[in-house]
Amino acid sequence: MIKIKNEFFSIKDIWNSGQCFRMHPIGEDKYRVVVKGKCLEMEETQGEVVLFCTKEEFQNVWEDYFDLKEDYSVFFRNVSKEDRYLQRAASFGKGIRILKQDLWEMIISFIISTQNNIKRIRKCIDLLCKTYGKEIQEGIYAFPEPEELKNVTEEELRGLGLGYRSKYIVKTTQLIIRQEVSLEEIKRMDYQEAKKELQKLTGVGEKVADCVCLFGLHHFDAFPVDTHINQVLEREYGNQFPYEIYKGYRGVIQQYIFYYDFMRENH
DNA sequence: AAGCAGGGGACGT
DNA sequence: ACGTCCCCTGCT
Repeated sequence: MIKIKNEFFSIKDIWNSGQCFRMHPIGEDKYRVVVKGKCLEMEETQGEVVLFCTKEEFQNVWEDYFDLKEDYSVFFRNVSKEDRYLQRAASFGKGIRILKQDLWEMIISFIISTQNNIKRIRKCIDLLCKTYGKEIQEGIYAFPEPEELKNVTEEELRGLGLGYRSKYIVKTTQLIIRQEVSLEEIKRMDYQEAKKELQKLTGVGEKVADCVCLFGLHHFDAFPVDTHINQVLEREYGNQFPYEIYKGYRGVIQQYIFYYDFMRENH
C-alpha cells in the first residue's frame, strides 16, 4: 500500500479528464484502472491518494504510469497571472497529470472517440476488452493486443456497437500487423514526425493523432483541439491563444482547459 | 411517446 | 469545402 499526499496528484481529476477510458469508480472515493494486464485499485480521501499495490510494483509500474517523478507545480505556477480564465482552469484541475499510457491502446481508443461521447466511448472499449482481451482477473479484461484483433471483421465490430469506426479499426490493425506503420519506430520519433506517421492510419486525423501523441507517447507539446477546446479558444481568447508561453508543456495546459470546460458542461 | 439533434472527427468526392 | 458515417442519450 502506497500513500501519496500531493496537491498535484488527484485521481478524481484524472479519471474525468478524458485521457483515460479504463479508469472506473468502484465505490465511494474508490477507483480501478487496468493497464497492460495489470489492475490497480485506488482510494482518494481528503487530498490523499492510496494505491493498493506493493512498493516494488509501484516503482516498476505505477510511478511511471502516473508520471510521478515530474514536478507539475512548475507548470501550474507558470500559468500567466493575467490570464484569469486559465488561472481558474488550472486551479480547478490542479491534480491532473499526463498519464503514460500504451501507444496501441491509445490509437484504438481515440479512433473510437470520434464523434462520440465519453460515456459511450467507455462502453465500447469495455466491450472490446471483454470480447477480445485476456481475462486477467475474474471479470477484468486486458486491452486486446494487435494480434488478438488480427482476424476480427468489420461486421463483428459493428455488432459491438462501434458503428462506422469499425472499418477504421480493421484497417488500422492490418497496417500495424503488416508493419506498414511501425509502433516501435513511432516511439523513437519526435512529436512532429510521430504525429505525421500516425495520420497514415485509417481513422486517425489531426486531433486523434495529437491525443495519441500526448497520452500514448508523452509528447508534452501536443495540444489536441476538439470542438470543445475550439469553442473555448474562440470565446476566451478570440482564437489568439498564446501557445508560445507554454512551450514544453502545452499538453498540460490543454488538459486544464478541457477538464474545466468539460466539468462545467456536464454538471 | 416518438422523433430529433448532437456528441472529444475523419474520409471520400 | 461539404455531405456522410453509427449508435446512444437527452430533450421536446
